[in-house]
Amino acid sequence: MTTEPTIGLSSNLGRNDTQTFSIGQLADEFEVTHRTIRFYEDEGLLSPARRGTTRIYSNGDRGRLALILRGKRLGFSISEIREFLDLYTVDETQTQQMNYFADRVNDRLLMLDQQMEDLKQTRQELVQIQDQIKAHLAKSDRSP
Amino acid sequence: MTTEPTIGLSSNLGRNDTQTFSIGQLADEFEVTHRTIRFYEDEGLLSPARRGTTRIYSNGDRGRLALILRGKRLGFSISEIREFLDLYTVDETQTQQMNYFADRVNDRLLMLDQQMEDLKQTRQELVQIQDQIKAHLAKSDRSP
DNA sequence: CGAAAACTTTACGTAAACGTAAGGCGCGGT
DNA sequence: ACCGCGCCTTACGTTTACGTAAAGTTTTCG
Repeated sequence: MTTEPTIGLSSNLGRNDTQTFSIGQLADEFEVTHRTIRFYEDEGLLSPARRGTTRIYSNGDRGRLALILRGKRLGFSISEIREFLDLYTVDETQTQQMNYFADRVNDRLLMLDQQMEDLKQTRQELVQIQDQIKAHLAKSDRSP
Repeated sequence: MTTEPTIGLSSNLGRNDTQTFSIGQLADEFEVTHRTIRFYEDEGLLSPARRGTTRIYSNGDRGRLALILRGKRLGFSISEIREFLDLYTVDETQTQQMNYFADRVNDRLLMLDQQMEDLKQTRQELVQIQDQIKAHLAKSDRSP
């Protein structure tokens, strides 16, 4: 049982689970449009099998799509996600590429920390504004 | 001395602090291009004074630019930022509209809190990914 | 069997946020 | 007088991530 070592979610990406899906099923499940899924294929993020011209998505394809969408939620661009998927897919012993991956994640974390800072400050300012409004309303309440 | 009542940050946004800036100075300070600053003006986010055709930015303008860029870092669109700036800018002489204003600020705060939550979760996921990468790298370090 | 549903390709459209010339003006220094 | 620098406007170009027809084929259901 050569359970290939993989990173995180990729563990169920290469496996064949006999289950297949249509584009519509995946679109429904993940709440995206057909167009979106085909777009990811155009971009080389997915390459489902075909029966005639119709796309047949394997369980692995479904997993890839899940990863793509998660990448999006995490704020990565399509081309970044493409590179990540390549890292997941291409043999994972390429330490050199792994470092690149780590760097991108790190970049993203720095950005998120910056965003957190900004949010805190903005929040504080808005609360102050709110207080001033309350004060103002209270004042003009007493003297109509 | 009719110090017009203003709200929150606008107190130092409308004030004249005698200090002025050229577009290049602001571009340098905030590390954006001239084009970017002019773009914000086209979008109605800034309206600096002019000497002839040359733009003269006041201290208030500088503050607005800072707010704009923070909004961007927070992932708001230009039009959202425009609304946001309006919140800072509006003068509070119409008590009637104040309630609406308060509601808007409140909306914004709720959104910010939601965004905070999302960021925290995203951050956590990324840190986990990072840990897995580190572990992976450490392992392949010991067995070259 | 025939209509509707689900799939396909091709391809132009769009919104956001600037980038990037191209061409011109005014000013301080040499 | 001339150079370069910083500023100006106008305006077309670019990228991202799809949206949106249009028009055809294939599958499925009553």
